[in-house]
This record gives sequence, structure tokens and C-alpha cells, in this order.
Amino acid sequence: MPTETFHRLPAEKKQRIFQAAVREFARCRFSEASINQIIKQADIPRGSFYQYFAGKEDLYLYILQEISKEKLDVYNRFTVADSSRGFFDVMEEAIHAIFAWADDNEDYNMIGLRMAQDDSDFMRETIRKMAGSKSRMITIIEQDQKKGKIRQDVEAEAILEIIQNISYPLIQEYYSSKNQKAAIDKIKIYFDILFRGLQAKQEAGGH
Amino acid sequence: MPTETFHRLPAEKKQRIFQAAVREFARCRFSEASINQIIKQADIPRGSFYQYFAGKEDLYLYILQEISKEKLDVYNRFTVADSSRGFFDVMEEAIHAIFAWADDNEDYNMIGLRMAQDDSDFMRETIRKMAGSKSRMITIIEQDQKKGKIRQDVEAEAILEIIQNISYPLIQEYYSSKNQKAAIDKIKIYFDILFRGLQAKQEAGGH
DNA sequence: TAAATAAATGACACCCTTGTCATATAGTCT
DNA sequence: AGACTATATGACAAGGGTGTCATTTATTTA
Repeated sequence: MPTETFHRLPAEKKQRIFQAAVREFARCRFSEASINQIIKQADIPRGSFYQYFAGKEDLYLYILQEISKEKLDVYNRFTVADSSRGFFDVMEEAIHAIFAWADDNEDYNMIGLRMAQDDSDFMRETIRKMAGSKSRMITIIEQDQKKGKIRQDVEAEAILEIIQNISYPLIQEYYSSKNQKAAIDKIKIYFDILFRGLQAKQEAGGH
Repeated sequence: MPTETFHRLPAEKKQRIFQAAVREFARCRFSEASINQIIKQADIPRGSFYQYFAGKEDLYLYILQEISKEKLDVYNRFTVADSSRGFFDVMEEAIHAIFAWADDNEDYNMIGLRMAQDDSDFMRETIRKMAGSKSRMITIIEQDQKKGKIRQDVEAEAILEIIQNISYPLIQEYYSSKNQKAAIDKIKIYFDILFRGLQAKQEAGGH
């Protein structure tokens, strides 16, 4: 909730502030991010910043909100495509989509990573607030569970959570690794193990 | 590498400093940990601290080294026990051992968690240095791979890494969760999925 | 154009942290 | 005791960060 004054700002200036903030929140965790850096980057005076935002939290929440809008589009692009496909198919495509997107939006992804690394009260609360409604992914998982493709003894939410948790170190490695090809190979291995572990038990194994 | 002066200190004082440092490094990440807090806690004057350690890095490395000594004992206790047992058995026991130890050594575990959360250059380098020789776990995994109990298309090191990565969010949740029983249930699910994903393909499924 | 409202600005006070260093104190050896 | 070495200590400078506010500058309205 930035101030009215901020909203009335020329788009160019708003954009400059937005980008400076994104860069800073991608650079380090919320607690370490510095307003000083942001205003220097955005080239606005200290006083102006406080005319636009109540403080760092306020700015952060605004940034997150803006990013979510964009992200939602990308995210829906592959989950919406064809809900008749199974979870493993969709995930396979999603992984590619996500890593392709990651290449183009390093900063946005880093912010997500920083959130995962951050265990402050503020961040826990923020994550809780952001956790939107039941995602399309859940529906797909549940469908596959009904069809007997995915084991039914684990809740769909839990499965999604596992995938998220497993993804964070992978994305992190992907970014920090000099050898991104090796990182992708590792991702494939991770998910192969995960997918096999998630498959419903097959009574009679056929190959 | 603390100074000679530090080593010559009475055990009680050394211990006080050690414990204050452990508490601080458990409280937050390395970059956020404050020498000020540590000397206040340990009740030593600022000047003394710099008479004992070159700085925060120096202290941190010392703390890590001391903890490793203790941890190695615990870790070996279950891996050394009976190397004829398979990986899944050993891990099952290890999980219990680790979480039991976690209850008694919250601070030590938190430090490990903080390391995992920390992606500074210093920490990357530190982790690299600490990564000891081939662990006994690797040997057990490799044995099971030879026996055909664990899939052979994934390197033992990679398997261990996956387990570590999967463990961090679990331990974190375990600590932050009010409901530790639920946390343990989740751990069981995670590892059940993981273990099944790691099993060698069975040509003919028997139940 | 004068008055009133909105925005911009940067100096300032305050807080926290780090590393140093001159000085004081304790301990040891002859 | 006198001399010399080892420790202890806290004031201090320097650096970074935050939020405020009196003042200046623009913009709008009458």
C-alpha cells in the first residue's frame, strides 16, 4: 500500500523505483536489504522514499504484489493448457517453463529464493498471506490420484510442498553454478526419483 | 585459529565465549551475527575479543571445528554400528537418531540450518572446506547399489545430497512448528517417497 | 497574480556494528 | 624491587542504516 503520491508519480519514475527495489531484494534477504541502496539506485532522495512508502515492509509487499501479477500469467500458461494431461507430464513441461523463465527473470526468481531462505516472523507472515487459493496443480494431482496414477496415501498439498522444497536448492544451485548444464542434469535426476517415489504402487510390474 | 592467548585462557572463560558464540550463530545467519551480542553474552570486553580472535570469521570457523568434533561422534555412532545392514535401515535409524539429537542440541542444529540458508561467498567456501572425506553413508549406498537394492543410475554422492537438501526444510519446520508430531509425520512421508523413488526397479512386483 | 495545496529534498539525530589503540593491570624472571 | 612480557580494557573513529522534519519548489485553484 504505497501512498497516493506514489501512484500519481510518472510511470518512468515509478518504474525506476520498482526496478531498484527488485534488484535489491534479489541481492539479499529482506532484513539485509537496504533502503539506502534502493534510493541510490533509483536516484531519488531519501525524503521522497518516505513520501511514497511507509517503510521497507510496505515497499516489499508492493513489489511482491506486482511480481505476483506477472508470475500468475506465466504460471497459468502451462497449467491451464490442457487439464486432461497427467501430473507428471504437466510437471515435466512446467520444469522447463520455469527454468526458461528463470533465465529471463533472474531477479524475480531470486526474490522467491530469498523468501525461502528467510525465516523471520515478517516473512513467515508474508508467505502465509501470499499463499493463494488452491492451485491448479493440486487439482491435477488429485485427478491423477483418483485415476490411480499417483499414490493416494499422501495429500496433494503435501506433494506440492515437497516439490517446492526440493526445487529451492535446485534453483539456487542453478543460479550459482557455473555449469548450468550439470545443474539441469541434477534437476532431472531429482525429479526422476521424486516421480518414481510418487507413483502409485504397481501390483504387477511390466516394463 | 584463535590466538595462543585464547588457548591459554581458563577453561571456564573459554567455555563462556564458546557458548555465547554458539547461541548467536544459532540465532541468525553469519552475516547477521553480531560480535557485540557475543561479547555482551560472554561478558568480556570488546578489546579482549580481538585479543582472542582475528574477527567474526575466525571465531565462526573455530566454533564449527569444535562442533564437528562432537557431531562426528554422534554421526559415527549409528553408521559404524553394523555396516551389513542396508541403507534404508540405517537411514531409518539415522533419522530417529538425528531428531533425537536435534532435540538435545537445538543450537548446533540451528547453526547447520543457518549454513544451509546462507549463500554468501564466505559460507560457500566454508562448506566446501568442511565437506569431509567420503562418508560412511556413501559406502553403504554403494554397497546397496551393487546388491541391486538401490537404483544404480544415480551416483551415491548425489543421493546423499538429495537427502541433505530434503532434510533442511524438514528440520526447519520441526523447529519452528508448534506441532512437532505433525512435523514428524511429514518427515516420514517425505522419506517414504524418497526411498521408494530410490529403490531399484523391480522386474516383477511382489507385495 | 496571490493563496493554497502537493511534492521534493537533504541535513540531522539516533542506533548499531566493527576494529584499533593507548593505557592500565597482572604475572614472571633476575 | 626493577624490568620485561602478557593480558585486559573501554573510549574512539569510522561506516552504514533508519526515520523525521523544516524548508524549498511546483502545481493547482481562486
